[in-house]
Amino acid sequence: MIEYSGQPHYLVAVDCIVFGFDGEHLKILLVKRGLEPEINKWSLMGGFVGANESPDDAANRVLKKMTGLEGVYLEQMQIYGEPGRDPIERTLSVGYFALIDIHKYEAQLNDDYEAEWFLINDRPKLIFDHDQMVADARKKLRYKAALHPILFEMLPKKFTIPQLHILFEEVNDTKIDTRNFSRKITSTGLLIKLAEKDRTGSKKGAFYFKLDKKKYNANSQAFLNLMPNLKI
Amino acid sequence: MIEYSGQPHYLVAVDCIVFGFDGEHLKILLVKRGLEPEINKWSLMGGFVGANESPDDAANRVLKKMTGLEGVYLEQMQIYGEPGRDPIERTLSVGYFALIDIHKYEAQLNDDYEAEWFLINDRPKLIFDHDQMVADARKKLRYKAALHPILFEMLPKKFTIPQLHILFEEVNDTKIDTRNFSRKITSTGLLIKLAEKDRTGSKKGAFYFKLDKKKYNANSQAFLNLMPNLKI
DNA sequence: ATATTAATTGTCGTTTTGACAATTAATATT
DNA sequence: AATATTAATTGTCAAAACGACAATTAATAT
Repeated sequence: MIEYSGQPHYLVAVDCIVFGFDGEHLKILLVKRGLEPEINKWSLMGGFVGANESPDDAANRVLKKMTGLEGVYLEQMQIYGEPGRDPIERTLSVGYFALIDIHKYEAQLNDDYEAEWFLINDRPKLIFDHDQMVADARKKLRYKAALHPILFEMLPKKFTIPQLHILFEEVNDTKIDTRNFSRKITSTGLLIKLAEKDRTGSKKGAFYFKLDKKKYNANSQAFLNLMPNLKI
Repeated sequence: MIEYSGQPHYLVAVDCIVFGFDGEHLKILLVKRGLEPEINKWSLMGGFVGANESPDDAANRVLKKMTGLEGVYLEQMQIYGEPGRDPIERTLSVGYFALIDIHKYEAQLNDDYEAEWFLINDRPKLIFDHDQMVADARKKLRYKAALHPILFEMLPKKFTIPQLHILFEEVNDTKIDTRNFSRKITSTGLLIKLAEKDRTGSKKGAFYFKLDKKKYNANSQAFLNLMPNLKI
């Protein structure tokens, strides 16, 4: 029997930075850790990669288990593998970021876990290197969202341009001219205007739009320029 | 003693897709595998992640060991972790792509390993999922090179615009108008024109340029638009 | 009826893009 | 020595994209 004798073996985990948007602010979903060490401290949603699953499978499983949601937007970020990052035992973790519609989450919430949404800018200190992961995820979200239409993933099926506008401002932590934004986002050809209006936010009301799934899937690779005066 | 009892442990490896440019074509550096299984088959440069190193450390170590080169451009791509990808034992591999100056390599070559450059489009079949890794690396190289000035990493310190032009065409597998390319690349402000000319390629000769390291490092995050009519 | 407010559409000069032409600096040929 | 040749470089220009800012519109509140 051939084997890679003498090579060390490690635990492999996944950790998910789950982003959501409540209409005003960017938030992340954290959980109270259920095992030692650092039990009851806040951490990212994570778990070990099982024997018969890939890291991607594991991330989806963890998300399903802890939020009840399936088929969420999930993107591999990078691996975190410094030898001492977990004090108990060498563990490498694959970082993912997820974008979910916060309202879907409320509906599907799995109460077995103590999970809570925090404002991205007002969150508790996290265990291990999870704060670094969050920082990296934010950066990558910004980068990706400037080029690809992924922020829709955090909005409900029907959404308005002003909602999208606030979300873009939150993610990029900057002001964007509403007039130019509106034109730019519609000129992508990815939005379908609905007859209905959202009247909760203003007197005039804002038209609802939905995503043109066909074009969205076809163009998910294309480069757009969604951020004005972009300097990252 | 706390421990994560009962969780499976795996081998963790790194694999590097090493890109080079010979002045005409994009190439990758492959090695004859030195251990079973699939011994003597062509594969990517790789190795297991040691007990006291991070995956990034391991990738740098492997590159140093097999090419003699240090400080090469190295970028983490993604993790490959399908349960059955290594037939002997569950092994997860972190894929990296590296950009090196092929001439530096010739000078520093480590002859202990059977390594050989292959045309990217005319290479032997590789072991395991390494062909998939190469395909992914190519895609990511294209993506990144369209937005960031990284292809310089494959050229010598002094290079000409025509050299760079051919390299861009190779990477993107397309024709680019020389006139527009020349202006676009110089307008980035990243190049410093030297007095010397390269006379080997033409009668008129082409001016050598070098990278403005200061601006290069400062702008490595900025978005450029280096590819015309970009549809990825 | 009128004021108010946010959403939406307009305007316009500037910059970027990319298709294509002309010029230039060398060597090779007559 | 004049001329042809070739690849590098600079020029031209119309179309598109960008972004600063103004005006209009569709509703509700007074």
